Amino acid sequence: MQTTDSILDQLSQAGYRITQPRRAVIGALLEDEGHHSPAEVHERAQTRCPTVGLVTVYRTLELLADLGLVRRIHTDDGCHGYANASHGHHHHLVCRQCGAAVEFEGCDLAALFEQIGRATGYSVDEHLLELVGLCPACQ
Amino acid sequence: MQTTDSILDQLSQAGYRITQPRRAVIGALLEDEGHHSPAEVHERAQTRCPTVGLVTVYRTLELLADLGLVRRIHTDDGCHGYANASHGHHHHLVCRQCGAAVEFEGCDLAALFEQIGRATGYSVDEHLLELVGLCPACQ
DNA sequence: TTGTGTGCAAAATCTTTGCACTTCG
DNA sequence: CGAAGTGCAAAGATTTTGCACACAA
Repeated sequence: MQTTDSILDQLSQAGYRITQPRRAVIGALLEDEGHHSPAEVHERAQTRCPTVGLVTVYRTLELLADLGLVRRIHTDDGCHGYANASHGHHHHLVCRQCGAAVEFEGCDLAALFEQIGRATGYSVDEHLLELVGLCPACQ
Repeated sequence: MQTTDSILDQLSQAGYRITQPRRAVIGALLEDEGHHSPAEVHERAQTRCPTVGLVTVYRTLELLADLGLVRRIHTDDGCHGYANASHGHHHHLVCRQCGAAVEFEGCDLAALFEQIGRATGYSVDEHLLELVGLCPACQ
């Protein structure tokens, strides 16, 4: 699990400045395990930094996602969502009903990918795995 | 591999009408294995039915996706894409460079999902797996 | 102090909706 | 013929860009 501070550290070490709006966006994302649209993140971030603009939320989310500090999530409805990303390589399991997202590792897919690479001639270097289901509360 | 006719059959059996615009959209999607934005599908469809509107492309793609006759694809850049869906359960392997997509089965993930379900308490009923890499031509 | 980062407003996209006309069945 | 489907235009929603000002470092 990442903390706001660890993310800020990494931001700083990558040469970016620590600002109030960035703190607010990161804080908003870490509030829960769910995934949220830029608009939702904006709304939450405003409780921490009332003057933050939606534009800055977009720019910050893009930056964080590019640095791998935050995860982009894709769902069939309303595409762009973001969620906090723990260390290492994880995948998301999203509740179809309430949107709660948890991460899991278990990713022993390397062997599968290698096999697929051989079969298709592609060199596989990224993957996106997302599970959808019902969380315990919604069942 | 699906054919235009088999998709039209299924559309018809689901109670929908077979129209020129729908033929055009389906034909455009089956042209190759790639995934395309609604705008691209529209452009291609126009070579088959010059009067087809973008709006109809949106409506048709949504319909086809809902019926499972076509597959929605999500990528980090430009989210909404569609590709033809073969029978059964497949996943996509997309070329980062040229966008060529191939499908693969190999999906022996059921066991993994079951294990994850037990671990998290979620009931997993859908999954999205997408690989990204370089196709042989782009390597 | 200096240049990165921000907010605002506006532009550019992308997607959906209302409505009269077409066309499949 | 009747209802589903279509195209157009317009509305909505979402995302990006330009630019002057603010504020970390």
